[in-house]
Amino acid sequence: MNGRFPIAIHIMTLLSYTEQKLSSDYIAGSLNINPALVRKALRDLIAHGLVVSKEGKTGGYQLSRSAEKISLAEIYESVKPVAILGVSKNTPNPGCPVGRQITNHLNLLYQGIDAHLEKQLAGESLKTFSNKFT
Amino acid sequence: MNGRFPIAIHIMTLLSYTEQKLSSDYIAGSLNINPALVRKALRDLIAHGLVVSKEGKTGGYQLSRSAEKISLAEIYESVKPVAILGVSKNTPNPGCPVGRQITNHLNLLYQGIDAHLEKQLAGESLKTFSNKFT
DNA sequence: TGTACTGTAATAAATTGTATTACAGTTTTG
DNA sequence: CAAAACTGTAATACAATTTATTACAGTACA
Repeated sequence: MNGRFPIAIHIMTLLSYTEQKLSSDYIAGSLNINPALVRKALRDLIAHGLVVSKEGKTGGYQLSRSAEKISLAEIYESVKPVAILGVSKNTPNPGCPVGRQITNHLNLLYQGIDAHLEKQLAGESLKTFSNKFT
Repeated sequence: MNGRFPIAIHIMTLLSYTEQKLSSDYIAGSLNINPALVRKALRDLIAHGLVVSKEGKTGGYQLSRSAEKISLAEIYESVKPVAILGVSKNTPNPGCPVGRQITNHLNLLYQGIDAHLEKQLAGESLKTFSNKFT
């Protein structure tokens, strides 16, 4: 799996500490990655309504609402992979009963896993998460 | 994420249908991948005690116990990734309070997610899963 | 001894993820 | 109005990972 979730939650944690706008440059400094990557990551969070941005001088990024009202489930939703436990890229043999149905049954299993996971993550707010930092 | 779990569960489903040994060649035919990859995938399942193999002519693979007694959690365990929701490969800025602690807090979060997931998967046996196939 | 397997490694090919650079567009400020 | 400091986005390059292929040694059976 890739680093989209870790990066998203890192960004959100940073934003949760201030009312002020943070620049992609500043955020990139904490993550230690390229600012362009930060802006790309922020696109997902903006698209899901968790972050708002402002262009121009004095521009930057900030939470769209208070950290108490943002759950980890929403952050997860913003970067959710297509298949929680992965996809194989082979196309199973349709002449085999298992091969023919496995994709469908896997998808159903994944839906169940995802539902559980989201319920769990919905129970923790960004505020609660960031409060763990000293 | 990669295709290890889908492949593992596909293999296990196939094995659950018969008491007989299946060859990597046969299994590869259902998955539509290379037999050597199947054998590699089987290594994980063997290492975790879910499958036994026999070498030589008349060799092959079969479940180590009945499908009722194998849970999806055990299959997941066999191919479990290091981090359920991914790792970012940057090393966050240790001079930043968030950067310094984020890895630790993420790991704790992941442990909680993993524990929930395993509990959920423990509730479904391979038998139950494969019974869904017609 | 030949046949049909597993076990494993080495290597290649393909795919994906990450990094970098560049620049157009936006807003503020002097 | 022009410079400054940003965002937004694309193009491209680089790195890492995943998947595929091939080969062959080892094992068991007939």
